Amino acid sequence: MTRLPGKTVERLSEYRRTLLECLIEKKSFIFSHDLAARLHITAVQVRRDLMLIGYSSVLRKGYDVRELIDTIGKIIDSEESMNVAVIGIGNLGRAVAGYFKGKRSKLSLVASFDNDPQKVNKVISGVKCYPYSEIERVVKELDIKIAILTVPPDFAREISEETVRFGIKGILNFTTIPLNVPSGVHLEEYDMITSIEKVAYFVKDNKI
Amino acid sequence: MTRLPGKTVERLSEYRRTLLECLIEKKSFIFSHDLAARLHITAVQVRRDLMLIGYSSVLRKGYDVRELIDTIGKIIDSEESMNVAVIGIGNLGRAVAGYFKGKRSKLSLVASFDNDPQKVNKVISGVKCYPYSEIERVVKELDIKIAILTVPPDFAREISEETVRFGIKGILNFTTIPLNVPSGVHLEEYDMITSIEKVAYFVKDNKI
DNA sequence: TGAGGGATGTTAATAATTTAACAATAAATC
DNA sequence: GATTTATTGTTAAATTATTAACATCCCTCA
Repeated sequence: MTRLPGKTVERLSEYRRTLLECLIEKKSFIFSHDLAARLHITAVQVRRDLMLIGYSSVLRKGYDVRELIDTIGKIIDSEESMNVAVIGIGNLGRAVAGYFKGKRSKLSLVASFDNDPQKVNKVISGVKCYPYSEIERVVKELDIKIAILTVPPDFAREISEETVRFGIKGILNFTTIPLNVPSGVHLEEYDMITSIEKVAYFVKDNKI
Repeated sequence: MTRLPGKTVERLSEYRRTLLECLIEKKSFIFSHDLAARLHITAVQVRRDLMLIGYSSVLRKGYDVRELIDTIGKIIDSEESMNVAVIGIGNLGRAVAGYFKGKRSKLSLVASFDNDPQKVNKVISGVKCYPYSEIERVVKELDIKIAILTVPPDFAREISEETVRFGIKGILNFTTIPLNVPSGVHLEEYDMITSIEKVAYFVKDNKI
């Protein structure tokens, strides 16, 4: 499978979650326009994305929900479970950790890190919290591949460099500090403040 | 000023924050390539964005940091302060609220909402928490224009419709439920799970 | 059995975004 | 003072992403 556009990967993730809801509704087949409507995108978009992953519908019945879930899984999931750590277990860190709780998927949250003595060596949001000094040992021993960075801005750069040195292959950076990582490591950044200011821009003077 | 591309607006927000750091460093002028490097983008990108907002450098000295901060402010900020509410004051809501604390900007967090009796009518992360039943009154009385949605998924649709009915003009949706809003209301959505799964996709088989 | 319809897969067109190219400018250097 | 150098603003090109167009399929119903 050739490398998919990032935007398509994002939508595949959303398709899968929508399809899982369909399963709950006992819906076995779904048309492109129905799936599209649930996500507020166009049916063409859906069909084009599914074309890219080579999935075909059952004619006149739409897409087989269960089969499509599996197909998307084969594309975006790793074979084996991939281990994730949340670094910085403040409000945002706990929120992120919460998303993993009770979900069984190919992504397992296996550790968190923080230096707050109130948190260290306790189980928080379902996962043990280690001090930053143990990042090297824990990342290596637990074979952690992805780090979600929710630390205060001042630590962001240092911690990201460390984790990369210890074998992390993907970082999701929620701090306001832009990071850079060596090639071979995937970096995804999200900045809430930017999003908020963007909304404000479009609201002001009703630029819509 | 004609409507700017969304991506440019996002970067303007980032430029401004980077420039504020420059001020702290007592840096009065900055070259496009320096600003670009700090954000890990290209100098052309910076120059093009600034062209769009019609800001010119002082020749051979680069951009006047303070002046550019003001210029960006004039573009992306509203004249008067704009009021914001966080709806759902769980971990994520508190994290978002935290970003506003102590910052003086044209965006003011003036209320939060939640139904948890432990939270209602208390001040949390610097802002009073009201029960959902008071959304109408509070949104109108405090003239709240932007809602940041951090409620559990089941409430998302209902609450978003309410807030719009009561006068909200912009929504930043952090729930996993895709919303739709009438035209005239700006919607910005961010889905953490999608980001995490995207990182995992690019990490697996090292698709980088 | 064949015409009509509804949905798909795919190619082509359009739109949005980023990157490149380069002339213009003035400070620095000789 | 001429020449080199560094940086900008802007137009043009390339890339990426979305939307439209349409032939195709086969089910339905006459």
